[in-house]
Parts: sequence; C-alpha cells; structure tokens
Amino acid sequence: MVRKAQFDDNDFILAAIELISLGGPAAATMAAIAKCAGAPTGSIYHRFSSRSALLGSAWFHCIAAMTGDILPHLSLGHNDDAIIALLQWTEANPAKARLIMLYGENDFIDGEIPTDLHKKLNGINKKLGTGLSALLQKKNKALSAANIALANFAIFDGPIAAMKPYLRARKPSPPLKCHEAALACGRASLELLE
Amino acid sequence: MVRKAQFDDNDFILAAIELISLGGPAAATMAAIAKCAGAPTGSIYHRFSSRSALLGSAWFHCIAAMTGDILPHLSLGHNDDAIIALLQWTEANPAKARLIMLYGENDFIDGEIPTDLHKKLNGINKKLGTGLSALLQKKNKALSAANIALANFAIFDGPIAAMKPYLRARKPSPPLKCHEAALACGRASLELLE
DNA sequence: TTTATTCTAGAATGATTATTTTAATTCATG
DNA sequence: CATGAATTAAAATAATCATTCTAGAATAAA
Repeated sequence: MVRKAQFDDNDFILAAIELISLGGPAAATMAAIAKCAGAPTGSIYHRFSSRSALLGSAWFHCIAAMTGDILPHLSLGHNDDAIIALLQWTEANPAKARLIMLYGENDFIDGEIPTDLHKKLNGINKKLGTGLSALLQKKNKALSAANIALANFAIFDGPIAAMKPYLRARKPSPPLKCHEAALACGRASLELLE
Repeated sequence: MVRKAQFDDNDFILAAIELISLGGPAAATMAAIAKCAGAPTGSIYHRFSSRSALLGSAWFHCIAAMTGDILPHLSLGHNDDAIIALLQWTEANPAKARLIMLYGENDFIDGEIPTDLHKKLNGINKKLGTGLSALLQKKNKALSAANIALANFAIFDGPIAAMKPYLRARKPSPPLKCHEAALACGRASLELLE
C-alpha cells in the first residue's frame, strides 16, 4: 500500500557497479552511491542493511550475470565455447567485468552479510562447481580436486588473467591475440587432466 | 651524529608486508604497523612521509625481490626457467608473493608518492619491459606491443593466475599440477608469438 | 658537562565516512 | 477526505584512522 518507492535495489546496485568500475571499491562510499543514484544517503538503508550488504549484492549481481552466460557451455562439455562466451560477456559488460575481474570478494564484503545474500553467494559457487564437474564428466575425467582446480584455471582464471591488462587500461575490446592466448592457455591446461 | 635510531625503514616495511599478507591492505593501518614493529605510530613518520609512501615502498620491495630472481632467465631467453623461478620464489616468499599477486598497486598507493619512490617504480617497470624484450629477441620475434603483451601473460600473469587459488588458501606449496599448468599455459602462449 | 640534534612516545587533532535519527512527504485505502 | 504506513530527506552521531604536535630521552661532539 501507500507511497510508491522512488528507488529500488537495482538503482543502488547499478550505481555501485558504475562507481566501482570507475574508481575501485573505495570510490563507492554510501554518499557517492546515493548521489550517483540521485537519492539521499538515508534511502539506501531502506533497501540494504549495510554497505557490505549493498556491495555484496553488487558482487552477486555481476557474478550471476556472468555465470548465466558460461554455465550452459560447461554443461555441454564445450570448453572453447565457454571461454569464448566469457570473452564476449566481458566485452559486452565492461563495468561488471571490471568489478569481478579486477577486484576480489574481500574488497567488498567486510563484516557480516545478511543470511539470504550469503545463501545466494553459496548457491552461485555451488553452481560453478557443478558446471566444472559436468565439463570433466563430459570428458570422462575424474572429479578429483586437482582436476577441478585445473578446469577452473582453464576456463576462468587463465582467460581472466589474459584480459586483465586490457580491462585495467579500459581498452574497449581486447585485441585478437589476447583471445587466442586465453583459448590456447585453456586448451593446454585441459590437456593435463588425468 | 647523535642518537642511534631504534627503527629503520625496513622494520616498518616488513611489518607492513606481514600485516597485508595476513589481512589485506586494510589491515595495514599505521597503528597496526607500528604495533607490529614494536614502535609508536609517530616514529613511522620519521621514516616515511605518509602511509602511501610506506605501502608503496613495501610494494616496491616485493616487486624488486621477485624481479631479481626472474630477470636473469629472461635475458638468457629461457622462458621455462623464468616461470620455474617465479614459482619457486613464490613458495619461498609467501608473504611477499601474496602482496604482489593478490593485490594491485592501486590498493597501496592512493594519492601522491615521493618522487624518488616514483622513480624506483618506473625503473623496475622499465627493467621488466627490457627483460621481456630480451626474451623476444632471443627467440627472433618482433618487439611489437602484441608480442610483449603475450610474453607478459606467458611469463607473469598466466602463472600467477595458476597459483592464486593456493596463495589465497595459504596452502604452503602449490601441488604439482599447478606448476605444470603454469608452464603449459606459458608455452602455449609463446607459440602465438609472431 | 653542556649543547645541539635526532629520536622515541603517545596523546591530540582533523578528516572521512558509515550509520542513526528525526522530520517531512506521499498516496492507496477506508 | 482523513489516515497512517512506507518512503524521502537531510542533518546528527559515532567510529575509524592518518597525521600532527608537544614533551622528554639519548648521544656525539664541543
């Protein structure tokens, strides 16, 4: 009932993503986020219990967006497609990509985060694990810790490392060589699966 | 003349490295650094003009230490040896490695840093560039921007990405597979040199 | 011993910023 | 129209730190 809200969760999450992309986590003060969204600082606390809760939600938002584009390929066992999807998602969503790839979960979440957000984050991590396991199974490889770590490097960490310099420099689109390096690195790593 | 100093630059630099390794840059407050070194906070300002200057020096200390172990191999054109040296240095110096590999220069240096530190940082970056160029020349490859970026990924960013999960988890020594992945990724990337 | 200088010591200051509080506004419903 | 819950709005509060200040201690040289 009653008054229609002028701002919703997403307004603040998107403002936070924008600010973090431009100036890192330190630039995303509550005052700056409010200003960027066109709201007074107090209003944020009607949506989020704390700064950690807000930045954690922004982090989840970005991870979930990326994951949605990658997981289907993993389920099918198509590692090249998964890497290509990651590269394309990064080009299409530079701000969100910068958030995920240039910073770490720890840069956003300090103290306690709300239980539901915690569950969401656990859920997405579990999904990622499941995806990597699916890839291994499609390739008839053991689900050992070593193999999962290897697959994680091949699909995520390696390609991300290849793109990082370009993300940092805000080059709109990484040169071809960067994509090739990401793919070559991924393939070479998967060769090591046992 | 006069009174002998009780603390020197290195005492504070090492304390900062220790604290950052344990709790990230945010844990390295001036008070914490002083306590860790057994000095009062005020004393730090007799050595460093600001927190940025101190953390910047810590960053330089770590980069210089690592570089010293890697560069000779690059000059000789031995890419595998360079990567192996990086892996070994990381195992032997986990705290310094965490500083370099888990965080970025931006996490330490906010505002202005002293001119001499700035020069030191420029110097080390130039050395790294020279090292990579030497590697390319030994392999009879062009000194193009694309090739240098590729070599940088092959020698540094790729292997670092492979070790990151273990650094984060504070596993004392990365499993064999991680080393193999780093080498495989580096070799595959260098295959792409033109 | 005296003195000038560099240092330790730790409390005081000031700036930044997350969070809380209080007051005013809005609008679906009865 | 009047009500009152949900919201906006912005000022007040409180906590955290980097930095500065003031005082006292140490020591090499005069």
